[in-house]
Amino acid sequence: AERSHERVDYRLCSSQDELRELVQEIKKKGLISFDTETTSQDPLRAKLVGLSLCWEEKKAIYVPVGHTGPGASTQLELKDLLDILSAVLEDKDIKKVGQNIKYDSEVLWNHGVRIRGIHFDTMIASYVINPALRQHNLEVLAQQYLNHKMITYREVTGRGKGSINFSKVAVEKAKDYSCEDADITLRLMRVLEARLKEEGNEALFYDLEMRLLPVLMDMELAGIKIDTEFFKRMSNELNAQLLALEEEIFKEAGTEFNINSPQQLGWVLFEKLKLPVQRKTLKTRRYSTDLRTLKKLVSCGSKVPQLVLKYRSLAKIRSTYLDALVKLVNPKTGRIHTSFNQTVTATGRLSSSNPNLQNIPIRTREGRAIRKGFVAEEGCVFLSADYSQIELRVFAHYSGDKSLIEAFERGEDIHRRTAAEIMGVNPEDVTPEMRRVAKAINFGIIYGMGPQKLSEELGIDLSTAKSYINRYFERYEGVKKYREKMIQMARDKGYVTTLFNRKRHLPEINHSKHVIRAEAERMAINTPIQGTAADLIKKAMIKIHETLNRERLGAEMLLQVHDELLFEVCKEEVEELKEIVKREMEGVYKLRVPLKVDVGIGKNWEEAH
DNA sequence: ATCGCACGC
DNA sequence: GCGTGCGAT
Repeated sequence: AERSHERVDYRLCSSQDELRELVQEIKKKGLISFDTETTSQDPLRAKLVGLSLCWEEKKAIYVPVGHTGPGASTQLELKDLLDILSAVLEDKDIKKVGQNIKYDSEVLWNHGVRIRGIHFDTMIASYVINPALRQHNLEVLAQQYLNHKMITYREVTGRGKGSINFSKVAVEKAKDYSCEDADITLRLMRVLEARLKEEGNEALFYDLEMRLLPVLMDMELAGIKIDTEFFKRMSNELNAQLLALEEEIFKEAGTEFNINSPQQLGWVLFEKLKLPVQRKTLKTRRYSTDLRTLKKLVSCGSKVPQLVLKYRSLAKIRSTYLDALVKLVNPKTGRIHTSFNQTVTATGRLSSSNPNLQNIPIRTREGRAIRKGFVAEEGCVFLSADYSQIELRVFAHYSGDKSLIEAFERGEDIHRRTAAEIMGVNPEDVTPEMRRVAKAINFGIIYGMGPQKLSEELGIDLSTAKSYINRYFERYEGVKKYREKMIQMARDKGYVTTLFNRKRHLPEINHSKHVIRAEAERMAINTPIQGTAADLIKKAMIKIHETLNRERLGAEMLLQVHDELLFEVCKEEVEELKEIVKREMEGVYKLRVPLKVDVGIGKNWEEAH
């Protein structure tokens, strides 16, 4: 669309009296959208530059307070802005609308303002309506829902090297930009609330996602303490090991090269050392050097593959988890504050970034040691609570499979039972290897995996994988029905849903190309399971957060890792917290199988898990 | 900016 | 199946 020339009333506010008058008008309205302009993307480091408010469509006001460029001479003082507007911002009866309002609320929290009455986040509404959309930013939403072309952030600040901080943007320009943001947000709300109703997603939006938002905000603000010295020590130790490994690899390879470069490593392994080529990479058709490839090469005579595997795992730990985490300690709080993103995944899960605290290693000894560096405050401990096999339980619920349900009701070891069923032995006679295979199959079923993937995953031949899957379908008759039912639903309606009616559209379910169609089918199988598990833990988080506030407990929820919640709690409150968390998580929703939660307690994350 | 790789659930 | 981040190119 053309940039519209519609008449709008966007004004600058530079006097306290004007602002006070506005507060009176807003109080009569009972609903506003607002937007903050700041110095940083990181809400905990951001300083307020200005704030825009919109109380009716096409009418907005911008209050500059932190500009240093043109027009900065007539600004209000930050303190005056906050003093006057607190009456509105902290009033729970005045509904707040925003685009990614968690960000603005955290910025204001850091400036001493406690936002109350958070009502509608347009970004989250867009996500609930269509989680597959890659971006839910205002520009995209304005274009899609209002056919309106906005002034972009880049147009105001410039891009790349020449870009300027928002505090240097001319006040007049900032006004046009910021007022439009607040105005469009309010207009979008009207459109999106209607869409939510049409889609039958009001409960998911208001009762789940919008109520989760303040929980996530508290978690992000709380942060988590790390033992910086521990991380630095471990990094130095790894450095020494890596140097030694590097030397050994060069000696064995007979040449020096960059081990971190897959390209150079491929050349050394397959051209210099003439090791047998396993496979090529997907896009660039180079030699693959990933974990699976290197594992196969271990028995080929050269020591290099084994050494590179070791090198890779240690280098990963150092770069991603030790050095990076230390850099992200907030100087003011001394803690690490992740962002929990509520509008990223296609299935309804959260994601975590800056840093990602949902992929801290656990499987190997060296990796797991990193968790010892996440520590509770003096006098406190961590309490970790994780759902046992939540996705398999959700799957048992959905499929209604008698055998699976029975296994969970009896509290059996599900992978052992699966092994016994598909390999035709007594449960007592299941070997660890048989259990490992069964576990992979159980996961494979959840992912909608076919025999090809399963054979690769387990390193067995295709026919064996096929026979396992067939046996599985014979033994668990609900499983096959479930798969067919979800694929059929996707074909009929164009989408699949979770227990709480979260939708995922799968337009490619009828695609003429088999590979693409098959991928959509796997999504149809996996999404209701993964998404329902996500819905359940989100609901539990809301309930726990409420209970902790109601009971005036000091315990704090710090992290969510898909099926696990991590809390920090003073020693006196541990037992009470444990009861609450277990009760709320296990009782969050009545499925056809019981939900089970395991709780661990310790001074650090490794101990608690 | 994109790719390959590796970490989590 | 679903993510994020690092280092190389």
